[in-house]
Amino acid sequence: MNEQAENVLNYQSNKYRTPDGAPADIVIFTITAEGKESTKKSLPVRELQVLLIQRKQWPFAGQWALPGGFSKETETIHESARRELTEETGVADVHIEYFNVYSTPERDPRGWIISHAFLALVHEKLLEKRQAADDAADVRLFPIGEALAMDLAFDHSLILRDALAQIQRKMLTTTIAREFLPEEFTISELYQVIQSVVPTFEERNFIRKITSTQSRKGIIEEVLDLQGEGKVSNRYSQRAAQLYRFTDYEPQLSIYS
Amino acid sequence: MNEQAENVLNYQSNKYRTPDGAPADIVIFTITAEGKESTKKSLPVRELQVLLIQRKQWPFAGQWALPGGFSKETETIHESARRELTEETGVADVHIEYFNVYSTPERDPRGWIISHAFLALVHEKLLEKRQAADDAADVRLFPIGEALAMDLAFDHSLILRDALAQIQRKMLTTTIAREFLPEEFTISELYQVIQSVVPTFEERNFIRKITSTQSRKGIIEEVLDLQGEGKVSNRYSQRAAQLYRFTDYEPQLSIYS
DNA sequence: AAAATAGTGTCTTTAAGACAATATATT
DNA sequence: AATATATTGTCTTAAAGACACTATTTT
Repeated sequence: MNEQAENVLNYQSNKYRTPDGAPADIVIFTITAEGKESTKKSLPVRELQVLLIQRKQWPFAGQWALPGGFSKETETIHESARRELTEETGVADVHIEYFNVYSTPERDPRGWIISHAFLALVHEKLLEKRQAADDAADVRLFPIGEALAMDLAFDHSLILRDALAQIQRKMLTTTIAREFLPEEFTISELYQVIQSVVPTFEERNFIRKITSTQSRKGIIEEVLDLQGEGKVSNRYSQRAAQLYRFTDYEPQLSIYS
Repeated sequence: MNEQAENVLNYQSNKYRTPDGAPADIVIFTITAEGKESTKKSLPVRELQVLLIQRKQWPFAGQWALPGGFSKETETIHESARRELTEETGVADVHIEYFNVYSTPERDPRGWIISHAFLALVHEKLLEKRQAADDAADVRLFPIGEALAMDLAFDHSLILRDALAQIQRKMLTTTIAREFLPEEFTISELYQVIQSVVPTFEERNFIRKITSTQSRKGIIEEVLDLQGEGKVSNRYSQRAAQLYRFTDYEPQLSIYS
């Protein structure tokens, strides 16, 4: 027996109780956009939605819950979360980030189970196929307000509240809005995305601020066409609007400067 | 046997491998202040320090590591972290926050061990007694630069780098500077604390900005004496400086407004 | 007086904030 | 022409940024 194996055995012989599992649970957000009427060109109604699944087994059979699953000893928790996300939605290469751990002793009747919560931002289009394919009624998007009012399995209502606070904070302090937008978008679209996540957000001179303030210049840039003229879109509007794209610049915020 | 016990047994019979432990590791930061010479009044040199312990046992015996320990099934990870902090430093009621999970399969030779990393901010004064009491050379404060250059046990060098990035971000976006300052402090002290955590921070008109800009007004306020006059201190300076204290106000940052 | 730290005056440029007005396309 | 969305003009006030200058106390 080599030294390490011996050490491990010595160590394990006087071991305490160990956890019964370390799952990753994922709050999958998307923003749906629906035109008011198909005949008129007008701004769509955007709404923040969250994906929930209906449990089939004990515990909490029949109740809605966040998607998730136990991590394996051969992967990191982060890899586990990505795997679950792909299994559940069929999408990969989307924004996913870890945000908190939940370990209250009585949170899971199956035992001592420490849950690691992630949030994922998925573009509506990527979920469309999936939604159509298995419309089995046990996986559904819920408007965030509705989901918050539901009695979810485990401590998932708490996790959902925390996830919403996190995405709201990040929506205002980082450029994650890009995850919900096409590559090229109008200022109105950006404004709507922000508002659908942070309903209290209001900025009268929004277009001014984001396009003509030196300190913010650089977050987004105008898209030009082949002639070097501003490229515009009239998908939602009568008067065509200038298209923008996000740059690589991430502003650094500070309360002291 | 009741229904739940039966369910748990059914569930456990076809269980996968479970983790061998879910410890909390704590990056304990403090800022030391030393006067240049004891004879002259002058601004002290402030330096960000981190507390490390020297391991006595396998694995990584003899190497320096972050303090920490396994969590129990009767407590949350957060409670476990607080318990460890008190055991290690003798202090309670300080700022401690969770910031990340570390779960790379080979990170711990003892098995499948998922570590939860916290960072704590402790005022120098609270650590003084402790440092004097057990100066056993197996618990020490290291300047952050020195600690970063060391080869720490496990993946603790990575955890330390992440903790530093987190505390630097928070130093500029929240009022955690208060954790390193006395209740009443001068503008210079605040400036020094910020600079000791974020060395690149520089703001020529710092006093102007923080005291006479409407949008930042409210973060700190002048301390008044019994006569309603500004209370001043000359502990570090020739000319006495106005004392300030933090208010309850936490500014909300946004890249869009 | 020299040194060391604290704080103010002043000026220029930029940004915030409010809202009226104009522009461009659709119905 | 009415409507709907996009964008600019204009004005006032606040803040940023630079840097020389003054103030207070110790040595």
